[in-house]
Amino acid sequence: MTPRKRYWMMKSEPDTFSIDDLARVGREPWTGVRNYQARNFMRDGMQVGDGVMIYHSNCKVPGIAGLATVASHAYPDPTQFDPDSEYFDPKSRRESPRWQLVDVAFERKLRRLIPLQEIRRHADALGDGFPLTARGNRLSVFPLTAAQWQLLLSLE
DNA sequence: GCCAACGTTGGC
DNA sequence: GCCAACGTTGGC
Repeated sequence: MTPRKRYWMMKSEPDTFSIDDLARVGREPWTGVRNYQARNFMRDGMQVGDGVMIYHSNCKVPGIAGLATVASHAYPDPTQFDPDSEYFDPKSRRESPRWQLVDVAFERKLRRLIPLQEIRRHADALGDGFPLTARGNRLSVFPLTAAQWQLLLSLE
């Protein structure tokens, strides 16, 4: 039995990798996640075909920029072993890799970016502790309920 | 560029 | 296992 489709938010700094970059390459290994909670979501929660919203962070107008799908199961992030990579992790061992990633496939850009400022207006409906509207918003990969997904998409 | 909030590290 | 110090994230 195929598991029911799940929904996720994945952040990226557009200066590093934007929705336009994803559109250009079509599919991308989501390298560089170095947070255990975010890793666990990718490793333990994601299934091929799940829906993903791509959020642009740390930029002029932060917000949701596009849609993607999970395109692989989790596997070790190769950049953790690459001394030339900014994501190199000297403490990770090849026998027991510390960091995992999934491939993400481009679906579409939103017709317009949905600014965080606008998302905040729906903080109540999105629920207490929704990572984008909670204080100290740092988590870069997190699940969305179907209701949250639909609400956010309805803002497009 | 500032700085609050957070996760991680490491000494004890 | 505590917790202070530190580095990073990310909105503004």
